Amino acid sequence: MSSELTLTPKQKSPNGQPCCEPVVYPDVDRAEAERMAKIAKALGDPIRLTLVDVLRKHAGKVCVCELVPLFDVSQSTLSHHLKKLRDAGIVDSERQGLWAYYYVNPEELEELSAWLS
Amino acid sequence: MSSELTLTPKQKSPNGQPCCEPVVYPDVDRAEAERMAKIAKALGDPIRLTLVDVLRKHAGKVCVCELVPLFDVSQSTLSHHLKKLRDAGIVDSERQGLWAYYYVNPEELEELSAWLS
DNA sequence: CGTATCTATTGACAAATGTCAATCGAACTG
DNA sequence: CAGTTCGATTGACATTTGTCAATAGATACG
Repeated sequence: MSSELTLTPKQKSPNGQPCCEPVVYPDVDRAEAERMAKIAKALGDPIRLTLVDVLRKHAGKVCVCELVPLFDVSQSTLSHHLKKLRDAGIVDSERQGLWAYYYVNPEELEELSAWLS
Repeated sequence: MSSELTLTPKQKSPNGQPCCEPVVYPDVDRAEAERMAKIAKALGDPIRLTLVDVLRKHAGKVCVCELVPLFDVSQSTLSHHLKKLRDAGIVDSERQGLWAYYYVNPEELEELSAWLS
């Protein structure tokens, strides 16, 4: 039907060419888009994306003290990035004595991953 | 080997507990992380994510005049979002007379999608 | 030519972001 | 108790972001 071809405007414009009642609509609703954009935004920094990569590949809980030396930023900056990932629901953490351990919450990435494929 | 279990620090710290030579490393290198973060960042806004959704689902080229009425923002704001998607390489556009037509460049989304699954 | 239409660009501005140094709080050591 | 260590928080600052109104550029019409 409309697939595979250029979608041309449908209403007439003064120059005689057709324009402009939309015939195309999003499949995602506003709430879905906001949830997924939030996840994508959290992944939208190289440090945070790499953090998630490390945590995902390891499949266990990783001590913050292992993460800090992997990056050229201060400890407070890394803590800030970890907080952003927590706020987005992508990772969770738990405290054990002095140490904090982080791990991926796979469900949050799932929705974006599904949409993307 | 190390999978499935909490990764505990390896060096001794003064309190007798082990800490802190990293045993865990990213699988993605810096350049990869930066490319993917750039894509993710571009998707990190509900309007842009919805734009990509519309363009992907339609599988053809869509006139900007179809896109503008789908959102509650001004034409210049939408144009700005489209430019961000272009700059990230996620979409491309071509001009035909007065109209501009946008379409998804699937390759850019592919890398992020692959990493995510 | 002059006018209308579509899209991109510019300028402005408040809000959010990424970063660091400094500090704080909790928990452990001796 | 006093001192140390890990990680989070705070405050500061420059940069980026999302938004709009206004304008510019290109193209088409008459």
